[in-house]
Amino acid sequence: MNTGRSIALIDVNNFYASCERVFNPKLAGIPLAILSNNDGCVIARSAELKAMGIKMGMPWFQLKENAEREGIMAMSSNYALYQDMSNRVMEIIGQFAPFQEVYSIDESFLDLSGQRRCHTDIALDLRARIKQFTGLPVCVGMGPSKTLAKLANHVAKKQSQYGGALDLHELSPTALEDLLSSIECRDIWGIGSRLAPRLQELGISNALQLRQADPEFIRQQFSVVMQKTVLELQGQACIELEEVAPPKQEIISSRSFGTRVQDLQNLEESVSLYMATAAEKLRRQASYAGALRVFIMTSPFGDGPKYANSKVISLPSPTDDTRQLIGVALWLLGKLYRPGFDYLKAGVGLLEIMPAAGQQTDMFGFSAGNEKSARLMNTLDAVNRRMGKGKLRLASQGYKAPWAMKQEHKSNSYTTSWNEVVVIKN
DNA sequence: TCTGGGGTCCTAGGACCC
DNA sequence: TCTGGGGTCCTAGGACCC
Repeated sequence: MNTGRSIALIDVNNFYASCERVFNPKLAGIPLAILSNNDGCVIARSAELKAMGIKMGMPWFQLKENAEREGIMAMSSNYALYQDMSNRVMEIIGQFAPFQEVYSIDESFLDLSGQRRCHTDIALDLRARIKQFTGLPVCVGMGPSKTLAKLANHVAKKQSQYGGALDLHELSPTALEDLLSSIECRDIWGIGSRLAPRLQELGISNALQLRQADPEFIRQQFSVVMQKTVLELQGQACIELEEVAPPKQEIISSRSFGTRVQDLQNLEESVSLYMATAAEKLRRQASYAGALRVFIMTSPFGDGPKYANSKVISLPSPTDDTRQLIGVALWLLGKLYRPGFDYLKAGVGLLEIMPAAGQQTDMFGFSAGNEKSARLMNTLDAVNRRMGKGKLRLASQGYKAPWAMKQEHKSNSYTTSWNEVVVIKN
């Protein structure tokens, strides 16, 4: 047994909701919603809330009215807490096998190929250890490809008889076919709400039917992406594990405003702040950007006048200097701005990202200015790491930020801030 | 009154060149 | 009147993911 490729997908159940519960036992057993920035809509749900039929992305204001009567609680999202809990979980998972891909904040692939112990036993150990050290519940799915591991994980989460861990290798061929025929296409990794109906038109409505489809035909009808999905369902691993996260090709920073913004000055402040955030991320991965994008938009909802626009511009030479990036972004914003609209959101993106080492600058770029800039940016980042995000900033970022987002139900940063750490008293 | 944010990959079609 | 064919590069848009 245990020959050939075996990939596990470990996924924390209801991750954000589970994190909140670890630190606040009063939240146990009740329908709990985690809200997006600005407390806009529901981005994570406890099992109880899912059972009530509340959908992902539902606007909170629609839910709020009856929340109290139905016993629904809501929390603003607390990314510092979730990221820290995620780091702990990922570290434990990495102890179980040498090849791990951290796929998202709450999911990790792990290569179990060649491990002699029964893989289901390994998975059950993993669950127990994560529960013991972090308090978080996880499920594990295993199969010969990433797509099948995802699918097994989905089943392990829905069907309690597997005890939170399912290895597709252990199913008989007929049992596997039964299982696959019970999975709708929409629930397969890589198939979303647009493609599922198109598959349906071709008479393909479940995972078994898609697995039996001709990969070449699927490629013609759709694309190489879905062709890979078919092959992966057949047990052929086409999507490799990526141990080291590749550097980002694009870095985006954007936010909806807490209140609508009309004037250019407030837009300038917000764009400056988002660009400062993006530039810091850029430097953290030791890269330069060759181009940038700025966008602004009004709300797409309601009857008010609508305007949305974005512009990209190439930089004269690649840079990671916040001052330069903000300067260009504000110039671009000036081109985009139209008075007379209630703006909802602005954002920036850094594009054409390349490694900082060995970059050519423009013909004037090799002067002492570059080194000075690097020193200044290092200092800026160091101060902000030590004293807190945004303590040191450019004047264009403003001070009052009347447009800043709302977060009315935020939990403490229990694990990352000494002021908010949990103290147990007798 | 109130509707998230941050990513990736693929394809079609236009511009342009010879 | 007749109005090729092939290649490359870029961009916008569509689709997906969490």
